[in-house]
Amino acid sequence: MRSEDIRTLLSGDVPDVAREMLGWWITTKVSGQSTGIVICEVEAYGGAEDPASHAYRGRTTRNDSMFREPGTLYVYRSYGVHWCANIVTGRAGEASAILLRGGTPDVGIDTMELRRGRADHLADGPGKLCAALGITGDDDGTSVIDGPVRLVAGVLQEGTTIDSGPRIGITTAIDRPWRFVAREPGML
DNA sequence: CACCTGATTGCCT
DNA sequence: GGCAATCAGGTGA
Repeated sequence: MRSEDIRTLLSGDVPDVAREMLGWWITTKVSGQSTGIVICEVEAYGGAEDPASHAYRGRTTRNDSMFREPGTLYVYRSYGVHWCANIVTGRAGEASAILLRGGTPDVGIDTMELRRGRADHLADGPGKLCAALGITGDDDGTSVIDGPVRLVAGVLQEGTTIDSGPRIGITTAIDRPWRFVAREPGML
């Protein structure tokens, strides 16, 4: 898929884009090491109208990249320890974004095991996903179209279903089923 | 400027 | 399944 098509797709409504993004790849090239995962779990976050969004209370130094053009990477530190990565969607200034919560290790698995210090649970959580891919605050504000962290179009395996439900760790707006998980056939 | 809480993880029981 | 680690942003005085 061409970069322009990806930009166009990212400019849609957050929940729609989030659902569409399942099955796509996130690839990174950090310090010469190439790694990649297939996205299987995401969450959509709105801008000013979403109480659960970091952008709810306006633009700040921390969430600045959320307000930029779709395709911008928004990385923030969670619990003072972990990094979490989001991909900005919608229109510039709208500040809606998709949190990458989990993926299936695909490229450079040995590198990811090294970064994680273990061979299992490499990217089944937002913090783990960033650790495995080598994503840090340095990548905040870069473009997923042509930056060090890239979004590559893909398709879900035949027969894969998509579950949706309330977002994890969120106490407000739990009525929005904006968490999407891809369930491959055979999986529980 | 002090206090509180979290879009989490991993180790312990 | 429970809980500590750890710190920056947000909130309120």
